[in-house]
Amino acid sequence: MRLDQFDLALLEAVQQDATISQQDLGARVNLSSAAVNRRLKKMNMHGVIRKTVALVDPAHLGYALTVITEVEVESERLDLLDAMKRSFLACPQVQQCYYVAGACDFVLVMLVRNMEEYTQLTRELFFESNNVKGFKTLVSMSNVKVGTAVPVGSEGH
Amino acid sequence: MRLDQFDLALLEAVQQDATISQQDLGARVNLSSAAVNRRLKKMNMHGVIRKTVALVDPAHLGYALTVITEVEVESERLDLLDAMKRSFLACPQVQQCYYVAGACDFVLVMLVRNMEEYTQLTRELFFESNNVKGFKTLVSMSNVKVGTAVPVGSEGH
DNA sequence: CATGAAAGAAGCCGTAC
DNA sequence: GTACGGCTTCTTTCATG
Repeated sequence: MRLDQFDLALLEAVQQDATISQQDLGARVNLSSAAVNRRLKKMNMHGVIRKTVALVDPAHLGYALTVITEVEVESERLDLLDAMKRSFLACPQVQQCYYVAGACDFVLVMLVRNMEEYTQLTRELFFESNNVKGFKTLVSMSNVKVGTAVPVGSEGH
Repeated sequence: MRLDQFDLALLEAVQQDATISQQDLGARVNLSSAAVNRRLKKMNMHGVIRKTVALVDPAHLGYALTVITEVEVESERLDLLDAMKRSFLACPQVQQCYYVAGACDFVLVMLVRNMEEYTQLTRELFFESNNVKGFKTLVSMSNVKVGTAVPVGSEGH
C-alpha cells in the first residue's frame, strides 16, 4: 500500500494519541473529517495500523520490575526452538521476545512484580524447557524509554 | 488508586482493543455504558491508562530490521549518563532504552530500515558521545513477541 | 459512593457532489 | 477531494439502593 504525506501525518498523530477526533485530525493535516475517516479505515484494513490499544502503566498493577534476559539454547533444532517460542508467547509477563543472531539466542523483556516472581518464571521458562544452556539477567534500574511509535516521514534523517 | 474486578476486566479488554464501544464493554463485564465511561475516565485521569495509541506495523513504513544493542559506558558520571539518555530519548529509531545493572549499562531496542541506517546511528549515538567503551549488536531474526499488554488479574502464574 | 436510565451533545460514516 | 445528514457512541444529569 502506498502512503502519501497525509497518511504519514495521520500515522504520526494517532501513534501519539488515538483518541483525537477525526475532525480535529483533519484540521491538523488540512483534510476533511470524511477524508480522514477513509484514510484511517484503509490503513486499518491494510494492516498499516495493526490495532488500537490502551497503554497501561505497569506500576499501577504492581509490576515494578523490568528484567531483560538473554537466553542461550542447547540445541537449535527447529521443533525445540518452536516449543520455546510458544512458551514465551504464552507467558503474559514476557512483553517482548526476539530470536537473535549473535552471542545469545533469545532476548526477552519481562515485566514482573518482584524478584521472587522472576525466579519462579525462570524455572518455568528455562529450567523446565530442557533446552537452555544458560541465561544472563539484566535488571533495569531506569526505563529510560518505552515507546511504541514507529518513525514516520523524514524524522529518521 | 484502588482497582476492583470490573476495572481489571476493563483494562484487560482495552489493552487488546481500545476501539470497542463502551456499551459492548459494558455487556462484556456486566456494567452499564455509563459506569464503563466513568471508570475508564477515572483510570485515564489517575494514569492507570497512560494513553491510547494506534500500533503501526513497522514493515509497512520500511522498518524491516529490529536491532538490540548492549552499550557499555566509559564513565558512570551522572551528567554524562544523562546526556546519553537524552540522545537515546530523542532518537525516533530507539523504541526502548533501559539502563541496567549487570554486564553492560544500556540496552537499546531499535527499529531501522537497513544495516546502513543502523551503522549511521551507531556513529551518532555511540561514537560521538565520547563515553561509550563498547557495544554489542544483536540482530533480530524473528520478532517472536512484541506486546504492550501488562498482565492483569490472576494471569500471572 | 457507585449504579442504571434517559436525554442531550459529539463523533462517526455513508451518500452525493 | 468536500459537504451534508442520519445514525451510533459518548457523556452528563438525576433518582435510587
